[in-house]
Amino acid sequence: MLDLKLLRENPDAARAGALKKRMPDRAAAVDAVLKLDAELRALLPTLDGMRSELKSGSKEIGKMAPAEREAFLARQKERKAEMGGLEQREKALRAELEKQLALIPNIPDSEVPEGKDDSENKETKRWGTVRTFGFTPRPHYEIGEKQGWLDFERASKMAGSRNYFLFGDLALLHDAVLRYAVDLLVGRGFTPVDPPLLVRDSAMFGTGFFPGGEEQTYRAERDELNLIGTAEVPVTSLHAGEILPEDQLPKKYVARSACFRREAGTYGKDTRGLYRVHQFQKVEQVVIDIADTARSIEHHHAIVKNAEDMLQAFELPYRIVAVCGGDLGVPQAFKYDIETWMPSRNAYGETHSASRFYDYQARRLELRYRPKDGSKAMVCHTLNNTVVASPRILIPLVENHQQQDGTVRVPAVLQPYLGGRAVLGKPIY
RNA sequence: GGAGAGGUGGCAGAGUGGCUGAUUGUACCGGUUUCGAAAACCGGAGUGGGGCAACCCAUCGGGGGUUCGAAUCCCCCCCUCUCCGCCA
Repeated sequence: MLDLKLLRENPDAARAGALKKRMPDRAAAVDAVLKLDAELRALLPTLDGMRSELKSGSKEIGKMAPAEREAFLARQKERKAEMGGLEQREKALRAELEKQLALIPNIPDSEVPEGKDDSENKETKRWGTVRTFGFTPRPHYEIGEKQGWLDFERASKMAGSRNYFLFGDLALLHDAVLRYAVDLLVGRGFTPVDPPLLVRDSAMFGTGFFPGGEEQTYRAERDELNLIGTAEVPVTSLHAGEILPEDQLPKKYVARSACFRREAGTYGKDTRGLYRVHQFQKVEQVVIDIADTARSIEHHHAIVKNAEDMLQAFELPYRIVAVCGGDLGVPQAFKYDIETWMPSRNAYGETHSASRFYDYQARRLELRYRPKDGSKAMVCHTLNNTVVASPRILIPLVENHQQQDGTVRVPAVLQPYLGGRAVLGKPIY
């Protein structure tokens, strides 16, 4: 949510920001807010004055003589009747204002590239050399099914499409990758978290997924809870409604969780293999800190580096893109995606997403801190990034490290998590 | 699922119809004292909104109601805790 004061001062920035994000209907919410705000502010002095009169009148009533008292009571009733309609109007204005304000997207940073969709994201970095195979490399689903590591057919029979079973060495690798990711971040001072997977609407709203993301979310209707699509939701909401002492900041969390996504509207897209699935495991980093743009940017680079270090340790070629306006979500001010080389796609595929929000999420969550000097509570800044999402990361791991005989080489850092093994699977080709 | 207790300012904890927007403690900020600190003492200070300001309005889990007047009374909802039941 944007700061209403800043919005009043500079509505053009909010409008232009929404348009840069290719959200014209949400840009319209800016004008709706300004109109509602103006009406509310015109109404308030009158209404407050009436309330003041009524209130002070009530205080004097005890001292009055019975005779004048009766007349005064009648006058008070009149005042209250006059006020009734205005109070209804005030309530309606406030409700609508809040609703419209919540629709206005965060303003993208000026460095966010212009563009309509992911095809216009701007590459900012490339690491590693794409491997030249001395044989015809196979896609992960082919190796996986032949090794007995994957079963999509039976999974979809009981759970529908975009579901999977992992077995054997691939199941072990899946877990190894997740544990490595947690350990890496814990080693860098992050607090490990195991969060709730079912959350209330308030957490979905506070992190900016609602309104708008309902179609992508599995909902437990009977209990009015939502399955999270990312641990960002419960972890960023962890301190919602709190005022944290500044000396407790920054808060850095690394959460491992299952994630659930309906993937509505993606029918026919990425249907083969482990790329786009309804349920996966993710290790996510979340940072909460003071309201300081420079520090947010520093954190942003640091959490990107954490992910890069992991990919480098996995010996996987990747590139980083600055996500363009049209591909940016409602709450983000700036986002880097990290894309890892996937031979079966003959392309880089998104494996990480690192966002900074400044105070947009925190304001919706009422997540604040008390500055060291004891002054007024300030709204925090929040950020997050993937450390690793699996099984998607298994695609580049299996495909880039496959050997001619169908076995898979294990990067050195993962071997301790696999009982010291350097190779997974049996020769099958 | 059944029964009970409770939700008040950063935290703890008073307050059952009218100078209570809220006693007090603690944490916090400023000062006195000190070589410095602690302690002690004095002062400040909840949150949001409006106004140049004096000041005004809202806010005691949320919503509705009674009343001239509600943190206090009534109704609905939400949440937390305790006991019982069921259970990974």
